[in-house]
Amino acid sequence: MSAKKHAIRPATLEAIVEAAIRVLNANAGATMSEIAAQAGVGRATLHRHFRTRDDLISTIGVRCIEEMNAAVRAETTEGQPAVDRLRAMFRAVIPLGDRYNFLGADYTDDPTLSQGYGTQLRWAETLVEDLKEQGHVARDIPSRWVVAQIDQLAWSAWNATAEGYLNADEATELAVRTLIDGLRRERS
Amino acid sequence: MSAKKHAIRPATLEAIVEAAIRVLNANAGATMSEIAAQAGVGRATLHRHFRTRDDLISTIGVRCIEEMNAAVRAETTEGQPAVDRLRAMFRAVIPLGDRYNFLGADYTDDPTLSQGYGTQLRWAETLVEDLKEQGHVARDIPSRWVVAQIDQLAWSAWNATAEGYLNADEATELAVRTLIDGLRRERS
DNA sequence: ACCATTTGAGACATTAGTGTCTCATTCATT
DNA sequence: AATGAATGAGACACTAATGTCTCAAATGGT
Repeated sequence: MSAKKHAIRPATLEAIVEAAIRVLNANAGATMSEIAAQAGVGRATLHRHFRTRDDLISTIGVRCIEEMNAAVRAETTEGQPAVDRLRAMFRAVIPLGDRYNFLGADYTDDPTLSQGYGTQLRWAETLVEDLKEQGHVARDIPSRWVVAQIDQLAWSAWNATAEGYLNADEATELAVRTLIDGLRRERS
Repeated sequence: MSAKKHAIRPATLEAIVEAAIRVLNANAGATMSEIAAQAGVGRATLHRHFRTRDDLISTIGVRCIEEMNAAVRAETTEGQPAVDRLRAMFRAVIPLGDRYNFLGADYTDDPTLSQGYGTQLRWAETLVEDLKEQGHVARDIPSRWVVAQIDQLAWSAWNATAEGYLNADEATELAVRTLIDGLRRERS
């Protein structure tokens, strides 16, 4: 939550948030001073608009989750075949990997944030249900397992592009392929 | 490295190390006081044998990695079919999940520790090579991708048992199955 | 039961980060 | 150009953790 008395200049807000995302992804324990420095902003200004460090972190956490949900929503449509939706989701999420990475570090306590997670989780669950429905995932596999694999594949795919040994399209395809068919079968 | 002048009682050392593993897995930023308290030991004793916090962390990191490599080595043999080796590896690693979890937090700077990682990585690489050789993994898939999937499946499998929706055997089988055949095919 | 040595408890200095405040400066709007 | 508000820089108090030290008490080996 931003503070009460002072307004904030859009440019300043933007600089702070983006710097925070960048810095915290590089180092989860980064200090307010580092963030301020990276944002090209006085440390006092940080505290003017974000009372505490947790305040700042929770704000950018919410922003990242919503950003991600929006990206997925933008690339998929409800009626779409499940596999296409899966593929579109990977494509949407991969380039965001280096932004929402820091969310791994247990900030699940924030209410708005866990709500964002909830949305994400429900989306994944109906996707898995549809994948089963349409014969792409066997019925005997626990849905939680499938959801976990999707999460990790998204991370793997981002990582592979970050390390440069796959491009975004290759990573997307390989993720889908790994989930559905496994790694044994040759691909035409 | 332990200190020079003072010897340490085996029981004390054991209590400290085990407590550190336990506490740091629950909270990566845990404090020396918390660790000492959990170990049932004075904080001064901690510093007597581990000069700094990093010292302690690196010590238990090395211990965990070696423990893990040992567990894998104990369960596998060189001539074994690759899939059996893969399965045995999962079985060996799953129960250790809650011990070496904290290693995710970048402590790769320690030399002994990154050596341990190296051993692990090379082991995985020859496993992947053999999997390809024996027709369980397609040749066109980058080995780094396969290694990444194995890592993440091990973590998933541990997590599934920790959350209680799979037992160790089920998790092992599902991990192997996911990697090789994917999730589409029904299992007899 | 003795004795050497480890340990526990606490005091202490030091460091690093957080959060608050003030005041001069800079910025945007008119 | 003038004015009101946001910003930057720095001082400040406060907290929490680290690492060192000392001494009395517990411990284990002989």
